[in-house]
Amino acid sequence: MSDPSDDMPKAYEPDKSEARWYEFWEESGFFEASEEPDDARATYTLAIPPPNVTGSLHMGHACRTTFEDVLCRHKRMQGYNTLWMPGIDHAGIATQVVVERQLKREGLTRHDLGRKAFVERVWRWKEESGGRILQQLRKMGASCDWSRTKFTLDPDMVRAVRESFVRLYEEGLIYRDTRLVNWDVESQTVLSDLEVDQEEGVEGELFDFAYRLADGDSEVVVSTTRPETMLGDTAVAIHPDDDRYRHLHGKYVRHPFVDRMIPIILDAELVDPEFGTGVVKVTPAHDPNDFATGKRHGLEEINVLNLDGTLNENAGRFQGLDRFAARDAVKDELANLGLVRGSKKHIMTLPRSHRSGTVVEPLISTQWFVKMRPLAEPAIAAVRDGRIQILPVEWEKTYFHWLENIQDWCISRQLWWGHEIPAWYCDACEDVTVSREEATACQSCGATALRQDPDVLDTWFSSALWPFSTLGWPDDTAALRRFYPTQDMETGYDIIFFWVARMIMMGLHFMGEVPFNRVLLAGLVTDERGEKMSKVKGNVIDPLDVIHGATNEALIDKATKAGASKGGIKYLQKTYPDGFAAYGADALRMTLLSYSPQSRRIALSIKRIEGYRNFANKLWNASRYALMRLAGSGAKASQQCPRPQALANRWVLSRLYQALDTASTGLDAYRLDDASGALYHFVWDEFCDWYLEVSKTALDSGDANLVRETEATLVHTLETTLRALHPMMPHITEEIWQRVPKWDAAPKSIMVARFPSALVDAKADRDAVRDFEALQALVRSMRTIRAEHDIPRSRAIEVHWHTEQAEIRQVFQDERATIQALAGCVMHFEPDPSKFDDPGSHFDNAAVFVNPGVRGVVPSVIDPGKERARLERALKKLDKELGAVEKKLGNPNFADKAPAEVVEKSKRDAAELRSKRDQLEVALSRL
RNA sequence: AGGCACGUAGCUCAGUGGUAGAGCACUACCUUGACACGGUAGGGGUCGGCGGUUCGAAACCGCCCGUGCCUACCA
Repeated sequence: MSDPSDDMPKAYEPDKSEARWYEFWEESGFFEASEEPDDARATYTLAIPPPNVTGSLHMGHACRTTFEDVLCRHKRMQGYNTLWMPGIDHAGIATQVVVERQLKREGLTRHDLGRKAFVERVWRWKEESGGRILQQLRKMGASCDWSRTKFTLDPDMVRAVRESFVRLYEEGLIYRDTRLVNWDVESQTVLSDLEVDQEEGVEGELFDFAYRLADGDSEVVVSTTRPETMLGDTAVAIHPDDDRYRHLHGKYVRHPFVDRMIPIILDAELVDPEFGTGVVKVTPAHDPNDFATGKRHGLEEINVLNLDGTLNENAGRFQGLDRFAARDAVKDELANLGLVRGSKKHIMTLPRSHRSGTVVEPLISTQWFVKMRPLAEPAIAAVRDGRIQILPVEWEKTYFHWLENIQDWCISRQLWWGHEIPAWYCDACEDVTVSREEATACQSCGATALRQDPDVLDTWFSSALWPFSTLGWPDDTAALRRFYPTQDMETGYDIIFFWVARMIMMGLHFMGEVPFNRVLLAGLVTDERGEKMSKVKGNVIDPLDVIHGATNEALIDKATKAGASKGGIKYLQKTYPDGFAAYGADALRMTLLSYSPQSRRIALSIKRIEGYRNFANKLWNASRYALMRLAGSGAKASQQCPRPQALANRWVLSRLYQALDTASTGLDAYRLDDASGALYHFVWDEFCDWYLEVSKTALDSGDANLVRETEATLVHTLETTLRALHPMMPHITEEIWQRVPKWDAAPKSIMVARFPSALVDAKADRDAVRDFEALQALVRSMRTIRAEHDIPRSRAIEVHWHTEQAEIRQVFQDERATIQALAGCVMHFEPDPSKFDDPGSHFDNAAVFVNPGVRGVVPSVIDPGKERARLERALKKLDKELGAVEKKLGNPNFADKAPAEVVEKSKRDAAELRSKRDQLEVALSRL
């Protein structure tokens, strides 16, 4: 008998097999979707959330990749023409910042290079490192159709962006306007509202100062958190009904620093008379509410800020100061003039740039906007009427709330890296020409002296087109017809507005059809304490370290280079003193899958990864055993479910049925935790713990029929389980599956084999389950008695048992050899049940057990003290259960109102528990 | 300020009306011819609090306490 374990080491080594099989799949073309005209298979399409070109693999990517790969591999195995569309995002600001940082190290700025050279430099960097993230996704096992990989700045993507821009412009949905925008003084670009994070609970100062009236000595006191903005004040507002200030109506105050008379205006909308002094300084150019007030009253808008955050010529003597220095300077000057009227602590929220982190300044600027309302309405409808399903459904409310209150989207950015805006300005007539092609003449006056708009588009503008631009839009391509709409959109909930909602709007607008049918939103990966992973905290877990292993020294070294704090390093030392073993991609995948998709955070624990590494090893060794026993037997997997006679074989097929059924339901409903859990427990708790143990007795029985059907069941169950697990653990299942003896003309790879179905590949058998459970209960009882009485394994125990149930009696007699092997006992059927009523007289020092329908004793081995303790513990537990059931049955309304089957079951349970209890009490009293 | 979650074993989390679950950790025993990355048997929870609905609540409703997140505003 050849031994396949020769080439199967005792422990599974993921590092040795994962890369090999990945290459095999990729070279075999298994990832590629088909565009053959005569391929009539239904399609399944999922577009990847394109990672940033700057990115390197983090746990968020690992999580996305795992979930998406499971969905795609499952559908592919079910026979769908599956397209997992990959790509990379150019990531405007993020990328520009990275390259600028490189330049800084060389002592240069982008302005030293000039725009053309700078953009060329970014491209060069992209070519060098842009593929890295995709290589890393491969380490996770991602089955993307790499032949179609897109970059959001590819020429065809540029074309799609221009086409959509021009169309929206022509439809009046893109327009140019001058309004108050969010300005990032560090990146020196405008930001959309979504790119501004509100930092809550910041301790600031509410500063009071006085404006003197132009005529006379009296004053009004105003409050501000940004004193420097007073340089741009063009009004002071009071409430029209505020009697305290009635004498100020129509008056003016004099600005202390700049030569300006400032009107006192009446505004009921801006002013809350209860707040502060009831007088508000109005800075239309630097505050959203003041801007609106200014529009109502026709106030002058005086911008006091340069684009870099310093003060401009309108700031008078403060010109040139940085905004924060100017704040102090203004306060000092006001103090010198004796105008300070107080200051107090003030908790406020501070708007910060999502990217640069700097405090955002509102200022007036001319930008391009997308009119969102007309686009939002169809997007709301698509979710309301179920054309798009959002899971978990709680997110629908968030989605509706945002879309119903949506503001226009500022899409221009003052960056160099990104999609150019296809708009040209005429020097002669100042009109704008928007065009698909490079404009050569002004559309109004025909002049040829044109300047292209220097700005680029928000990176999310091209992302919004992703589901169809990647398939060839605006051309009517075969791919677009075949693969649009896509089916699932899987991503993190943090980009539901940035990306998901905008894709829905653009998909509906340009394709007339939803871009996908389901939105699957996953939680964010945190460390095991639930804290956000951050380089400073040192709690970033690199997926590649988990896959390939890393020593504690290596982890610390990496964290130090990434700028971890002392506390972060200490945390690393304490939490992972031994570093990580090479757990492998499959273990990491299985771990990520085991978290509920409902949860908002995935608190990743290395211990949990270790648990699934152990599971991989369990599967490996179970297979090693099975293959060893099958070698030379001639048995092979056949894709036909065997029809065995023996109890254990029927039982395992029935449990397989249950596991496959749960797995399929979970996969379809996007409960990947349920799906992976069902297979995990089937493999470990049932296949390994029971079936393999029983199979040893069967295969050694010498009974040719039993041996043959056990081999057939064993190989079938193993092979089917591998196929079911493949979407979740692709590498190890392939590694084992390749070794399993199989039917002729089996596929070259498990990844193109058929996904198993409960109905086809298994067989539910209630009788087998019932009978085997009785067997399990008996074996467990024997084991408990053994453990409680410290009976060594080497010593067989005698069991005297009785049952009134003919089937169980038959089972125990048929399975005598199995039970004796599993429990280490010798079985004796006791025909006279009355003997059990008086155990002491018939069986010396007997331990008693009572199972459903079965009772018995193990005599002559028992320490009465331990037996008493055991029985008392069992009784205590029983009493608790019985108490609950009796309380329920004792309720007079229960029988009337509860469903009959529930009442029946409770009665049966109570009877069973009572009888069990009685027998244990008798046993206890006889000790 | 509003909205949305969450609070279950030491830790991380499942569990949508019928006798409280998993992984890890813990205790005892076992190097048994697949596996010590293992096996067997155990211990551990008044399901945040208080009320309500119900024959029956961890689950449904209300209030409170605590924790996160989101949106808006903040002179």
